[in-house]
Amino acid sequence: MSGTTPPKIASSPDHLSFECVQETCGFKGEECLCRPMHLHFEKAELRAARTIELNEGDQLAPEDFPEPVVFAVLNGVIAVESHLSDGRRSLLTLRFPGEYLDMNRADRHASGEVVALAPTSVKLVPRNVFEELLLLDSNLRRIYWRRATDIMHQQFDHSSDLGKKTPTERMASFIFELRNRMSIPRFVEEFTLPISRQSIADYLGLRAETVSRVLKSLEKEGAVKLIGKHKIAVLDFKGLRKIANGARPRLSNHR
Amino acid sequence: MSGTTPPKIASSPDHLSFECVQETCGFKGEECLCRPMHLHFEKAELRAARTIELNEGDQLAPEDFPEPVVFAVLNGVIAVESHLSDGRRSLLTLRFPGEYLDMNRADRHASGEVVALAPTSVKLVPRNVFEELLLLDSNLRRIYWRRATDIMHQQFDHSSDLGKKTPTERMASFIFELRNRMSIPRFVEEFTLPISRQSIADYLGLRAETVSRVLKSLEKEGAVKLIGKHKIAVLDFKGLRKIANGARPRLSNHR
DNA sequence: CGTAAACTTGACCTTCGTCAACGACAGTGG
DNA sequence: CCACTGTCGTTGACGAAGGTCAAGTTTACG
Repeated sequence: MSGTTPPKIASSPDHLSFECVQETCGFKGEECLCRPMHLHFEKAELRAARTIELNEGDQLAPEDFPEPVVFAVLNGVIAVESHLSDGRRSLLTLRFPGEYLDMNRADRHASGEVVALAPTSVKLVPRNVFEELLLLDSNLRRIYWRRATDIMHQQFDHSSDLGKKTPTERMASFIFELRNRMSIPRFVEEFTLPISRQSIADYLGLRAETVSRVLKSLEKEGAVKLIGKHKIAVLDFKGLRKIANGARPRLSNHR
Repeated sequence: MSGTTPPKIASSPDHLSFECVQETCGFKGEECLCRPMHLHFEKAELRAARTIELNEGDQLAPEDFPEPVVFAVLNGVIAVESHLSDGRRSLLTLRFPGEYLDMNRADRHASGEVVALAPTSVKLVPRNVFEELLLLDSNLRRIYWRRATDIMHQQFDHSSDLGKKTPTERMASFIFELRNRMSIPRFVEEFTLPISRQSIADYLGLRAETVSRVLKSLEKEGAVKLIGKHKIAVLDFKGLRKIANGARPRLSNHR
């Protein structure tokens, strides 16, 4: 691990706990990858899967692992982070509990490092085990394909956010993305913003100051309510959805 | 097809031509997906694969096909296009010859339509055939995995472009992306810009006017040379690479 | 309670989007 | 062959929006 504090191995090699942590990994019912994986626990290779605990800012560099691994997020948030040569930071993609991240590239030249944006536990599954399981279990495979295309479409949506949306629209989209991916039920208004303003900014292609201002402007027009610094409640779903879809209210409308 | 002109079916059902068109599909050697696919031509299902010809602007809507298909680009360019509610257009991802695009989502709610950005031929491979072949052939599978992660990393890079790069930097990145994906050899300076200024703009999150100005500014500082409207030559690779990686020259530096 | 880090607020200024006009070029029809 | 037309690309002038910088305020945590 090339992070500041080396993350500690939490579970021993033969301690298997790939099933959902705390009853849910973030997926609903049959969409959970953990359940079908669970059926394969007897496989010796899966015993190599380890859980590591990360603090905010800890990095996971692929080179740090003897064999290629797939990261499965149990709780917390990880991101792929990249820096331009003058230091500008971007968060290219996020992964929430129940999601996996495969950073292994043939040419070993990845487009960024993996970093924890909050206290996080990550399961490391050797990549060849992952692939083998996919070959053996058609149900697992079906679920995997679905997840993979979903992730791709998420990236598409994110590109749309970054390419053509105003800061306010990006924030509105992000709120829905968060709620979906953290499985917040529709009738629950209030939820936790799991990452810092700076991280939100780096993910949305904005500055932290702009995130601040945009949140305030959304609050002023009654779409959301900020509760402390890390909680937010959606008051007007329809309105916020309209904004997210491009109903063009720019920041200055509400300064 | 929901495009203006309905694309015409070019090859008859039992005419099989999934091998590389004109000796190469854009991949080099073993990276080509077509070669291993070729071994499976006897499979009855593959005979269902059809080639269609598209004009610039033609659309391919998933609903138009009786069964889910994967698009394989033989030549030309296709893109996933999305529109915000007020009409702003984005191109979320591009596919060049030799690349494939899988737009099939479980929930059938895709993030955009597929559209041709130039005269294009596309092979339609039924998705279940595609998956079956992957199960049968480990070599094909290896190559497919590699391509899939490459595409993902391409999306990451693109997010980095959109999120934190200046217009000049985006254009520089785009030039390298084009050259890589169209397999232009390093020593070849001149190549064709296969899509319109407007499409470049919509892909890079800019306006067509800005694309124009940026290209001119890159020409002024000697990084590239514009030859007619649809050709460009890279004169200073190192310099252009530096710009693409974030050496921050903004547009106004060279107005 | 005290300190550092995270977040907010305000004032300013650069950049690129906007709008409008113009130029280049291809296709069309007489 | 040329005038006509429409599309695409270029150029210029201008201003809104968000980045930038600096100073405050709040929060988290020991």
